Amino acid sequence: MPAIAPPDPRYSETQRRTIDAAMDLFAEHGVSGTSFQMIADAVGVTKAAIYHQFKTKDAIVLAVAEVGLSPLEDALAEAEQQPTPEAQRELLLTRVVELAVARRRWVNALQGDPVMIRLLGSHDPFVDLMARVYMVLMGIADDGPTERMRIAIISAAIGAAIVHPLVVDMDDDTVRTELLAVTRRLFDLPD
Amino acid sequence: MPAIAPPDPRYSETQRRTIDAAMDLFAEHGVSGTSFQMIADAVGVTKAAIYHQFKTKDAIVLAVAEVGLSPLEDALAEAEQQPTPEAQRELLLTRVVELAVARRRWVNALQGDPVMIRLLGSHDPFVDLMARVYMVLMGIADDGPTERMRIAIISAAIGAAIVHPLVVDMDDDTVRTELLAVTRRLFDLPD
DNA sequence: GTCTATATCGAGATAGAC
DNA sequence: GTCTATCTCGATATAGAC
Repeated sequence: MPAIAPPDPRYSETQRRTIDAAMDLFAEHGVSGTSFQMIADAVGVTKAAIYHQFKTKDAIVLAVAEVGLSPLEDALAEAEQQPTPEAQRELLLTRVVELAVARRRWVNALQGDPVMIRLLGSHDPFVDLMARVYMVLMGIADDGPTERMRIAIISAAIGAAIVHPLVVDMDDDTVRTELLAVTRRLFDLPD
Repeated sequence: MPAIAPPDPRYSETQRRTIDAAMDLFAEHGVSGTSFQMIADAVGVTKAAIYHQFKTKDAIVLAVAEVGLSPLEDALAEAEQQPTPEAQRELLLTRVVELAVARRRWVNALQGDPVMIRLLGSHDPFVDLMARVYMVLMGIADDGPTERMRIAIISAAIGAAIVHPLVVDMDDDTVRTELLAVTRRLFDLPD
């Protein structure tokens, strides 16, 4: 096992620089509010150089979504290997909270932006991924409105609370601890 | 007291048509993703006609925010008249949930869009309004991280959960009931 | 992989007639 | 209050040289 995580083989090093810059800009201005020029400026090259890496702006959005969601994929795979539904749910919840807090600024762009939502909703791999996430979070529970609302609130709360004005100036440790405590409580998990 | 709510005197009837159309479009495409032309088409007039009502696009965004937040202002004023902090909090929570669910599609645009967030954060009346809302929701509780996170989660959850994929096809009554139950529970209020 | 240069389109915005 | 016509700029995108 390598000491550091291997780079995502789906994209080259130069592409990753573009993706990282785009992620920052999407988080700050939204997808529609971010132009090719802004991305090129942030990377420090011209628009044409970016177009050499990605044929369209949609391709960049897709790449940002893929790279942004890949830690979630890993966490889900790890969780699904747990023996019981309870253990699966518990591990996934912990990982998701950790990931979300560590990458607060980006999570917002990924789950809140209308362009991103449309893309994620029309791209099967993303739909399947989220379906699996919700399945694990639901666990053995029934599929009634109460349980569905509970999952929705927990998912939404994690994504939206971490960028809330009341929370932006809190350090990651505190946010992670408090968020985990509240979500565990919503799941009726022991403290 | 009139049988129907009086129209907001801040804007004319034609302006209200524009604001309503813009609200729909902002909710669907985001502020940056909505052009003047799209608004004009939705209203059924030309761009120039819209420019006669609002000097800039920012003015429309501001108007949408003002009209969108005015029910919240009313609810807050009503809540602040309650005798005890507990009663204030309880009434505001109930009203906010009702409002949010009734206007689900728009709440998302108001609280999630980067342009809107920037506007709301730089416009004193909005900052003051939200400060008052948080003050009532905090109630007599301390200002520690646990309580701040709790308010952030509840606020975020209300805004984000109502548009969550798991919830979009649920009827308003169910969403309101379940959301109220969960948020009341987070506040340690009796069922 | 990056550049300059250019094409094309739609954006926000204004002028002036009706 | 709405229209047609127009301006200017920045957006996505492409061609072809280095």
